[in-house]
Amino acid sequence: MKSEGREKARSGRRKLSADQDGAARAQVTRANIIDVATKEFVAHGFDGASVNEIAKASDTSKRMIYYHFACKQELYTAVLEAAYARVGRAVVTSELPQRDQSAMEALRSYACEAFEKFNANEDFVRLIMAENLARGSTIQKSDIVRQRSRTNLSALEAICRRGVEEGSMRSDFRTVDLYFAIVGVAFHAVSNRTSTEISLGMDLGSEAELAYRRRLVGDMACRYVCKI
Amino acid sequence: MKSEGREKARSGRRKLSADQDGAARAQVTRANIIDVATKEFVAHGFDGASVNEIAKASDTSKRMIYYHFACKQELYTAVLEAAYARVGRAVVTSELPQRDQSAMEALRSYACEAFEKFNANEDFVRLIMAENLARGSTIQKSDIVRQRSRTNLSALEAICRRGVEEGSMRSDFRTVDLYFAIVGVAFHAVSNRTSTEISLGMDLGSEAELAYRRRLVGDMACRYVCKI
DNA sequence: AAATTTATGTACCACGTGGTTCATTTCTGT
DNA sequence: ACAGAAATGAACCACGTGGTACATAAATTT
Repeated sequence: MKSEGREKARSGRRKLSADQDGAARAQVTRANIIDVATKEFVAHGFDGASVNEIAKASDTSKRMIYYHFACKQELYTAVLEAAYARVGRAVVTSELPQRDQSAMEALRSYACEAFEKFNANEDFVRLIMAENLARGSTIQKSDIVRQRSRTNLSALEAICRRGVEEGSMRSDFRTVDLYFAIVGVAFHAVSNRTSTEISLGMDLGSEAELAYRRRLVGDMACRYVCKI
Repeated sequence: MKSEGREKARSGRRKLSADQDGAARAQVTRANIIDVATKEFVAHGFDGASVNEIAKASDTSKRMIYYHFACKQELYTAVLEAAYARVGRAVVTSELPQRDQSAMEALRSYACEAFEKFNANEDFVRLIMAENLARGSTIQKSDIVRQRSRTNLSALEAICRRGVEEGSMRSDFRTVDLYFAIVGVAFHAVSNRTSTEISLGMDLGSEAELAYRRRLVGDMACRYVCKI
């Protein structure tokens, strides 16, 4: 009754696959831990998340978690930075303004891709929510985070400058407000999906509804900057 | 060293004030517990929140918490419903469309008040965030919650119908999308204030910035529905 | 005045928590 | 072949957790 199934004698380093060297294997383990931890932190918050549970859900042990990360907080920071890295990678293509489209078209692309980015990275969105609940106690210390938004804002600024030059956009608004509007609607659509579904009694996960909200973000942005 | 300050002999019912009867005093205690618990749940999430801490921070004891609420979950539900009740009360005036203003003006009011409502009830916003992180596990069961959003949406629908009749608004959009845009921007401005401040390095708490964002929500809404 | 209900304090419980100790196994450089 | 390093398991620890048992003081009802 005690040792059922997996025999406990499997001690020492596990042989995942012989062809990768130590460092690579360590990276895999780390990544796996971070992956599982992301889910746990997102579901229960920093305080609520249990290292024991993370250990159980991953295919390592608590011992290995503390082998790779000094403490719970460090693991959480790693989770957050990994999430930022993922999203950073996902958006890189959209940042260069394409010269073959009008500023207004570029703005629409920008807005839609912002929505797409959040929608495709729900974990990231949920981590940001958790950070806001915790008053950004972790995000504050990690400067990997800091630069990202500034870059996105600059890209938007470039688009708007071009739009004004082209004569298609008005100039009496702050770019940062447009940024707030785009990010606000796009983020909220993902972050508050559950509560919205419950209180409005509608399903927002369908492809049709997704398309509606993607269009909404683009339309809203374009209408906000267009003349008259 | 053991019994410093407040003597332990103060047992039995506490004499808060002699002139209120039992029921009223009980309500005060309940309200106090809910108040303190709101802060704790909002700061640490459901799992992370500690009943011990709530007891310490309130001027009752853990014993009294479990006297008034069967379990942690029930306390949390009470916290959530209290928050909804507060916000519900706060918005009641704005819901009746005022006939002396144009539909467009009414829409602007609606949007601004949505922002105001969220801004003035940050705890409520933060609870909603927590609920979304928890996939609405509590909100789902409490139907006090359910009706509120529908009412708000109906009010918006009335405004839009009037705007179309007046000829000031286009009709080729879904009211619910406009609703998403307004609530999205307004909610996000409050819920993600911390992360936005950190990543953009600006202070969003000032009266000036507040005014900017209030205007933004109104402008955005009006521009979204205006013709051409 | 007695009985009952309401309200409260103290001490406690089993369990889960983040984190550690110690021993051991496998891999790697020489 | 062998020493040192990297990796892993098992058991453990002090403490905090949600929740309870028991006793009892005050207010209320009879």
